[in-house]
Amino acid sequence: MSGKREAKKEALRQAIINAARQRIAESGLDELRARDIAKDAGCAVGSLYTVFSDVDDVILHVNSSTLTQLGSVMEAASNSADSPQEVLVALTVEYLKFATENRNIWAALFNHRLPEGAPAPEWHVAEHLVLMRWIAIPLAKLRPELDEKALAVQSRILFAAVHGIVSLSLEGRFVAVRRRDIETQLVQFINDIIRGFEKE
Amino acid sequence: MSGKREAKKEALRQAIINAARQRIAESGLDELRARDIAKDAGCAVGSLYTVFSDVDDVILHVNSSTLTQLGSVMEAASNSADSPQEVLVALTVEYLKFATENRNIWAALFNHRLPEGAPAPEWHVAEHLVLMRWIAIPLAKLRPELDEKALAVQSRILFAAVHGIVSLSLEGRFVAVRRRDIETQLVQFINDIIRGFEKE
DNA sequence: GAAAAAAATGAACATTGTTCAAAATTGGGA
DNA sequence: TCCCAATTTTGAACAATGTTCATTTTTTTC
Repeated sequence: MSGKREAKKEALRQAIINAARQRIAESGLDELRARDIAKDAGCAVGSLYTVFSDVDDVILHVNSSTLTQLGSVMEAASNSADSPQEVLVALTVEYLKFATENRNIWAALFNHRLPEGAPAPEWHVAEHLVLMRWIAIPLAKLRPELDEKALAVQSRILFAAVHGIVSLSLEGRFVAVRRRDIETQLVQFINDIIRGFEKE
Repeated sequence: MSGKREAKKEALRQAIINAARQRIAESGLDELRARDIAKDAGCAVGSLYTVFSDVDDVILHVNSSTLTQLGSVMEAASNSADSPQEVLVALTVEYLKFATENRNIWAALFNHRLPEGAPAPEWHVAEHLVLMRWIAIPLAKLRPELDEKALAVQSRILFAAVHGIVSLSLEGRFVAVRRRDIETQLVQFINDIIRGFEKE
């Protein structure tokens, strides 16, 4: 029977992903070490390389699970209101909340860079695009004149703007705005945008 | 005479900063190596550590010079139009242009992270804040009701939003929008925001 | 021009990702 | 149950890289 072997291999994969996620959550991507992951997962360093091609590959899988989580959050936000305006506000607020409450895990999504010349695998890019759909749905109601293509572009632009605010705020680089002010500002910002749409 | 020593030390500092900037411009922050910088600057690796505390310190100084460049660009944009609306659009367009034409150097500004628990030195944070002033000036005309504090916050939020769009677009992560569409989208976006303001 | 001070050097060290020969484990046939 | 071949796991060894520091070279001063 060889299904047992497969199962064990899969268990190791999960143990490694979980160990890596735990480490990232506690100390951030920069402090992640192959040896630490292996120790936490209860295996030798070398074993990591029998189930993943390298540490980047592990991180990719951690990010994949984060995107799944984030997808659930966005789905819930989408169902929390009826009007497209309210949905967009809810999506924004929940995105900020997720980023705040899962800072390191969320940051890993954007701070992780593959080595020069290695594009992200297609399956991972696709996971990103799924998220954009949650924005496109309410946006389509607000701007019925947009075709599929334009809608996709607008969704990305809107996400990028909100993400920029959340990102620079939480990382406290350029932008230092008090945490409790960010939500207020974001909501005001989204409403400004929506009103901008309506006036067109 | 010891001014000669100082001058030589200063020359080495500049040679190292220039070498690092060159390397970053060509291959990005991730490919930067202490040994390469030293070779390009015509000194031994060890010499680098006689004028900078570590490679992070060198990067900080490269970023500092980038901020100066960017400051000039923003000043020019500010003088290119009279109405605050037009100035904000010009600032946005020039920011996109700078990021596009100096991709790696610009990315280093945001991708560089100091090691855990080492806050950016105060002088460097201050350099960032100067840039926000260029946004605050036209914004003050558009929204005269805002006090100094609120104006500073709004400037940061506006910058963060524009930066988010430029950033995710150029880095081609989440957001894949064709390059030549980004400018159009950004201008439309800024105009939406401004109209949002006016409607308040 | 010589001694002292300063600066520059690059070999050596520590840390880390990754590999691979050897050891341990497993599966299945007798 | 026991054995052997196949598989898996292991961790020492390797390579790359940031950083240090004893030694060498250069500069300053008298």
